[in-house]
Amino acid sequence: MTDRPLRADARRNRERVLAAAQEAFAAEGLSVPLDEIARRAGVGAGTVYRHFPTKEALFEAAILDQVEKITAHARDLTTADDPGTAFFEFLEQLVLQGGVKRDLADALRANGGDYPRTVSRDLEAALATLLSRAQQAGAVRPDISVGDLLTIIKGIFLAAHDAGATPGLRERTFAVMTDGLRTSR
Amino acid sequence: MTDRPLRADARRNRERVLAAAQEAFAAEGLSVPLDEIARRAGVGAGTVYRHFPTKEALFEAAILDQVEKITAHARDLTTADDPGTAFFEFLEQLVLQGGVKRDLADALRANGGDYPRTVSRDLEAALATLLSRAQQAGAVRPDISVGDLLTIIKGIFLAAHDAGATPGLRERTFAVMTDGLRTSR
Amino acid sequence: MTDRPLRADARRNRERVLAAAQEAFAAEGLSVPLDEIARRAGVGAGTVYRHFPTKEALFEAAILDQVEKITAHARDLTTADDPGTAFFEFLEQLVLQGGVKRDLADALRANGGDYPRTVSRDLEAALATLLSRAQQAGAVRPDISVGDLLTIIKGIFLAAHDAGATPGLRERTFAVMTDGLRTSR
Amino acid sequence: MTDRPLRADARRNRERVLAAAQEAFAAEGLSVPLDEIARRAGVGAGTVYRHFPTKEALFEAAILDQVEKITAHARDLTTADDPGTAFFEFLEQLVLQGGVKRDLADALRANGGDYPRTVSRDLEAALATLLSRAQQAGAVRPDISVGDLLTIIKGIFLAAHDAGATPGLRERTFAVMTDGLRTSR
DNA sequence: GATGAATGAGCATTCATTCAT
DNA sequence: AATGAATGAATGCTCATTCAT
Repeated sequence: MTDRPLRADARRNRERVLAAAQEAFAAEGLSVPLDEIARRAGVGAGTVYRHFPTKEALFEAAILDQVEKITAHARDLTTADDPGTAFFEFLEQLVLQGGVKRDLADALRANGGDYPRTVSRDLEAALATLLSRAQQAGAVRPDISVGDLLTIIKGIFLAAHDAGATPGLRERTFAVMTDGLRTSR
Repeated sequence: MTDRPLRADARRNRERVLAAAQEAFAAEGLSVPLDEIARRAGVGAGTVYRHFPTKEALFEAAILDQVEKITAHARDLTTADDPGTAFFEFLEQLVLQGGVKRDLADALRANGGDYPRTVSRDLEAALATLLSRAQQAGAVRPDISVGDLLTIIKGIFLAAHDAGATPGLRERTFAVMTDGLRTSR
Repeated sequence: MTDRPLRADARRNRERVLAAAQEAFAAEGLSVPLDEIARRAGVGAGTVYRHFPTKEALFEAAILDQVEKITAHARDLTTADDPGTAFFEFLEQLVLQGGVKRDLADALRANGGDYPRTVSRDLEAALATLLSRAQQAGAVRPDISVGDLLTIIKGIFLAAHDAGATPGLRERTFAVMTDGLRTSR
Repeated sequence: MTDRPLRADARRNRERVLAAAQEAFAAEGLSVPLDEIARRAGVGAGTVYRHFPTKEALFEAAILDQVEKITAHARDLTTADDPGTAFFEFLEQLVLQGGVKRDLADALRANGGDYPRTVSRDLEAALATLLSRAQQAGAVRPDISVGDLLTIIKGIFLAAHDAGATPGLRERTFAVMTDGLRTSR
């Protein structure tokens, strides 16, 4: 009667693959060989492909969690009383949250042309709202687009990843960015 | 038997390789195949390896020139009358100069490994002077280190390259950065 | 515990697999992945293997039906009044019947290996009768054996499949074959 | 002064690869793994790719020799006095020449849609001339196109390959084909 | 010294077959 | 018995590096 007879195993494996992928992608970005991920997950390469049709798909799935949380947060702040505060709070959350996310950097690459544009659509939309409200409220310089903003964030991720564990670096980098984004007086 | 000026030949080859490498790396970053560089230089792959033990070594060498010029420029500005102006002028030169320098981005990377940390020593020193003078003059926020600054520049390069030919993006990004670097009023 | 008519279920499954295999093989030949057949049949790959030890075995089984029908037809015509007409009518039926039978082509292949030589024994026998009667009646050239004939039919199938949907091609090819088979005058 | 210093080696290898490819393709058609060819040639896979950019290219090259000879022969016969004899002589040469050519069969596949259409262009042209002259001379049935003819030849190759070494089979098959092609009286 | 040919490990992806549930 | 998940060997192709000439 229980209607998940052996799915349990598959789900376990799927999650192991996903976990391995998240870890690997977070640490090294898209360049991790898929076989490596399979090995870390303790499964054959074929198993990875059973769950994810493509390396790209695996990557998107590995990112999805993070992006969804971030997006949800952005949406919440969309209706905040103080658009300026909301905007900067969001950025702080995004940029300073977890560890160094090489994968997020790769995810945001999209613009250039090829990769996981899919994933970030909603996030981009929410961020656009956040940004324009903050601009209308006079809290953020008006000459900046969402694209610009994403590029800047991307840059911070990439650079911060490369810079490794330098203490306080992300915070200071973030401070420069936010100050640069405020309406110049 | 013939006693030709071999050294001259060798030097010429080295320079052709270097030039080809610079061009190729600037356009596409580290990912250019070495064979491609050899072909563009009109030499065999073996010749590249005679002069540079490794693709990495070639890359560092290809960057060196640029970095040296930039460094020289930084040193010149070190004694300028207006430290604030000098500082920002330098940044503008660095960030907005030629096309998208994918190689510089790649060059400023790599601390996880071991890469061009070597290369940029002198540049870093000159930039340190430029920065601290500008800070002492009250033109630049005091909570920023040279490392922070390099990270930020790196980020702009990487992100801008990925963003491709988006018009005005580098300029706006640059504006955010500079405004963020100024002493907050 | 439940004592369901398992055999019936199994038989149903076997037939669904077979039907799916026939359809798939007819359309694309041996190259269809077994998983695809399982999916079309609505069963798991394991089930396919329970009924057929090997992809090859499944293929032979999938062909068997058709071959048996063809064989039956051949046997019927064996006693026809006009052996010449019977022979050519049979060929027409065989070659021009349904769509392009990629599977029949693949079936008639494979002697290099070991394949359906098995399958076609009876067909070959019936066809032999048909042929020799037609030859004795003076309607078909006498220098041709059943093996030759099968090879020629095989060739038409293979070539026609590769040629795709070229209109009229099978008909013209067939015409050449039949004219070539008639007693030369 | 001799201006082929080490080309000798390369040429030798290229030829070994080509020879291995010809043998392998002739025996098994396009399906032979490229690595297998490399192994038979005693070289690494990379070496094969140095000489031929693609498996397809290697295949075309392996066929080229044969096709060129055949084409040359066809062209010669284009101006023969007796178009009918010329046509059938050509077919005989083509179909009965060497051993079983699985590769030629694959080469003629083109129609279906994807493969080495390139190679056979000239052959097709020459054959077209041969055919239409023979048709105008009343030696060959008028309802047949070059495409039909190529399909038929293709079929004979494929079928003959599958039929293996059956003695006289190709000859009899060929006889049926030629008789079927003659103007019916 | 230079050449460019050869190597071979590496990569993403597919698929027949096996096996735990 | 059935399921469908897992396996792992293949496959076409790329590229840093080595080496015979």
